Amino acid sequence: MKNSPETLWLENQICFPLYAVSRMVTKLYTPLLEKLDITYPQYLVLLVLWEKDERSVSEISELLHLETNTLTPLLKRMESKELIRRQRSKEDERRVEITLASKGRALQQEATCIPETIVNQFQDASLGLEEVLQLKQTLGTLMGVLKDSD
Amino acid sequence: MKNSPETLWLENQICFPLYAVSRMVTKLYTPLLEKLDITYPQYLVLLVLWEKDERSVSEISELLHLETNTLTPLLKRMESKELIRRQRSKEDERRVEITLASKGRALQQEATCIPETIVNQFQDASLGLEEVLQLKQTLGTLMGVLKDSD
DNA sequence: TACGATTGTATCGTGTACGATATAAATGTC
DNA sequence: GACATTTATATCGTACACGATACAATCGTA
Repeated sequence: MKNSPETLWLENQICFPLYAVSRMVTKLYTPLLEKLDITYPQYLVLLVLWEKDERSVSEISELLHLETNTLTPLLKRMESKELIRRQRSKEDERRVEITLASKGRALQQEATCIPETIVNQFQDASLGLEEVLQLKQTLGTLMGVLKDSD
Repeated sequence: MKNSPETLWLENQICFPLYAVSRMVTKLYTPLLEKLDITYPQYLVLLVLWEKDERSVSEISELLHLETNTLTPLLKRMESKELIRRQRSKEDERRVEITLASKGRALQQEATCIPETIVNQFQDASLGLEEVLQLKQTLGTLMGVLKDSD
């Protein structure tokens, strides 16, 4: 019963659908985000800034579970597109404070329809609201535990 | 009720946990796969080859939902590590057939413990077997529908 | 207050991902 | 049987993602 060959079949993997669906969902966002000229990770950065402006790099890193070596170039690209501003903190010269630039703030209005559009496409996937909530719940549990195993 | 500001809170996104957990799970595999000197996508390629040797690039592309422009360099890296062989098909010169090299075949033995190890870590996440199966089921449904929206 | 440890961000190297495009082989059609 | 179309893979450019490492600012402590 243990370590039968079937355990190595793609069909029987639990993590592969996670990996595949994640990329598929990012692709779902792409046409919507292209209109705003941003990528999905950039959209996530804007989300946390719309919720609360002025955040340090490490704060964004913690919220999105992205390393600072991923964020630094990403934020620089967003700065060059004038979506955000990056400035060293006066109190602590090590920190870089990220704030919304006018362009980044303006995008919030254009983005309000995005969550709705995505959820509708999930509904079209004949995925009930209960199932979506169950999925979110399970992923939340996983996220809570896995983030400690770093 | 519609388009309230809360719909744009990170907390209320369904796709973000999908994105974050996917990356976290890949990190779970990393220490296990490092012993075999392979990455997670390379592991997936080996999975489908262990199941059935000799597959074309487009066949692997279809199974893993990865574009050929992603696979080509990935497969070349695997070839240079002598895990697989790449050879033009005699019948159809357009196709490139991928077969396991001895090194790649040998890794199967060392990989048998991986699925078990990962599932155990899910159990430690106080995630019941039912919940895992439910998760797999939901992701499977999503995968089936989203793959058509390309 | 000197100075080693810690913290916050950045740099570097490697490996995915993917859209757009290129190219060669195979196929269909007249 | 030439020739437009399709098919299978590859190339190019851009953007993540992350381990390892660097570096400057701050903190802790003797």
